[in-house]
Amino acid sequence: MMSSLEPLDKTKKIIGHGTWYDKVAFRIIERERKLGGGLDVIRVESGVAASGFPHIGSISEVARNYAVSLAIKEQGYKSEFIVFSDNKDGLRKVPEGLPKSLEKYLGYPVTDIPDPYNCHQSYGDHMVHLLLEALDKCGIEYRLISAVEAYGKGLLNREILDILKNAGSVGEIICEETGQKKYLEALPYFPVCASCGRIYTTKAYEFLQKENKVLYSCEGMEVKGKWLEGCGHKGEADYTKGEGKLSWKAGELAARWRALEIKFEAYGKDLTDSIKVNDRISREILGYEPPLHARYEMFLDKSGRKISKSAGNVFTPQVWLRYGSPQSMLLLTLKRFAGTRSISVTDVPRYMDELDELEDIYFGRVKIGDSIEEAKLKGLYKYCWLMKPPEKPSMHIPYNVLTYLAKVAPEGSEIEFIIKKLKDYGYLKDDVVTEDLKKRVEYAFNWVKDFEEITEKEVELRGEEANAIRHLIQKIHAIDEDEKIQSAIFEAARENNLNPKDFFKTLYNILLGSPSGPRLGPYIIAMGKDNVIRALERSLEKSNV
RNA sequence: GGGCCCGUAGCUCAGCAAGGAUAGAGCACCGGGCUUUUAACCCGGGGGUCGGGGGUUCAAUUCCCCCCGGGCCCGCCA
Repeated sequence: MMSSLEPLDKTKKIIGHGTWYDKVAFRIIERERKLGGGLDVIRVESGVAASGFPHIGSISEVARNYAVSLAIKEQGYKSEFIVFSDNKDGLRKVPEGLPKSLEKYLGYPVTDIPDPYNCHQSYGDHMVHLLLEALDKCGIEYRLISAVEAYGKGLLNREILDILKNAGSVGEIICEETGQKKYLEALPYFPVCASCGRIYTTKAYEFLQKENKVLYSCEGMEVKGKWLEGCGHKGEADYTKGEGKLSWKAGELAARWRALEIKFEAYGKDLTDSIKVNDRISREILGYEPPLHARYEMFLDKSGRKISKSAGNVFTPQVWLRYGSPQSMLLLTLKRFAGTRSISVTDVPRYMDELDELEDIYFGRVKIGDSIEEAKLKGLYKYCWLMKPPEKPSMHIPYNVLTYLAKVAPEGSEIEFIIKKLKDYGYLKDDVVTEDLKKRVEYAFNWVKDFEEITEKEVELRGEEANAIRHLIQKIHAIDEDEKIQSAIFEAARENNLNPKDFFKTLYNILLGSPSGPRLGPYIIAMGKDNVIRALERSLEKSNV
């Protein structure tokens, strides 16, 4: 899990709110105290990619780092949370779901590529804003720094200088840590080619310190197994003007850490090598003690079901927020830090319900025996609300109840039907529809629409069943009261020697495509008698009995 | 080649990071209740060598080591 952290003292004192985040914050503060570093503002950073669709793992990284920043504040220190957008990176692969025509932009900085959706300034902007939109919905507060801006304004100038001056040592560190020999000859800097505009096709070979310049030639590079041919241009890039960027692995992270005085950054295990290298560069080249880290495992896609019809949608925050609340998504990301978890959109209901359980614990409706455990769960709840928990508990309705109701709600009077049922079930006392309830119903409808829409099922009818249905149709024509229709179903069954239970099952299958459903009498009225009769007649025709 | 994660009820998992009492939940299953049967809800029930083996300890699902099984990440891409 976290190799860099030694066990804390063994006392049973609860730190902060008892969560993992509180403990990390505690360690950061202790560490800074020992290092004699400035404790006035403790900065936490998250880097976010701009070259593809942000997925659930992207927001997870940000949320976890942010939680640590919050935890620092909870312990009485100032903390600033920085989101660093890697929008000067080049495009290395056209993401699934985007037009192949984008291939002509491979190797270009993502901010120099037009937005395929035409709604943002660039491809990179589009991707970053998808993530920022999700962060905003969750209420995560951050200071955004874009790479393009940072390089343009010279924010990293001193660090770039130090790294280029010591390029040889940087190359050796990389070779020692990863076996990668590339930077033993190339400078750890990618100039943007002044001729073709690409960033990944250039090779920087000489540093002219006095002129702040890096000489390069656009000779091409292998990217994701494909050779990107360079344009052959030879030029010079002024690093103080943002005419290129540091190589990510070869010191850009370290440069950011020192320039921004970052004290903590959690990262996914795919970046293990890069962090190792950058830690050394930070310490050995830049003379800056690198931030404390925590490594987390990745989320895996179960991807059993179609998530969305719209192309290119992997499991994104937007998808989650269609079916679940921001807090439920934060619960997913904050609940556990370690351990690979395979998740899919089908987990949303579970997290929605779990959040309700946590809320019960937080408000003392449910008692937990162990005080440490209780503190931890209450703490987790607070972090899910980013330390701004509601004053009163919300209405708790199991997710599957709502999706069930949404599924069978008769067209045209959905809300009325759901409200009435919730009252019957005892969840609702009056007709007041709170904002929270409205959202929950909306999630449920989205869920049903995408995954469980009712489809009339073809049901193979036996002779008696067909007769019973014919009888029932006649009866329904003549009756308008729900309870009488309910009785009529029993009569129709018995008159044809059918077990009512089985007959109900058959009817549910015909009308809803599932073997069970709401009390039929009232439901038939709600659906509209004529609709039901037509559905029953269709089933007779298809069965040919 | 290097590193990491997981293995707990039929299924999906929680608990393990600061070791502590008969190891939990949901779903599924069985029985009962809600006097016309569904859904929902309530009550009760069965079900486990906590992957295996060793070690530390008064005490291990929890900590350490080894093994087996499943999976992931990295390998001159950032």
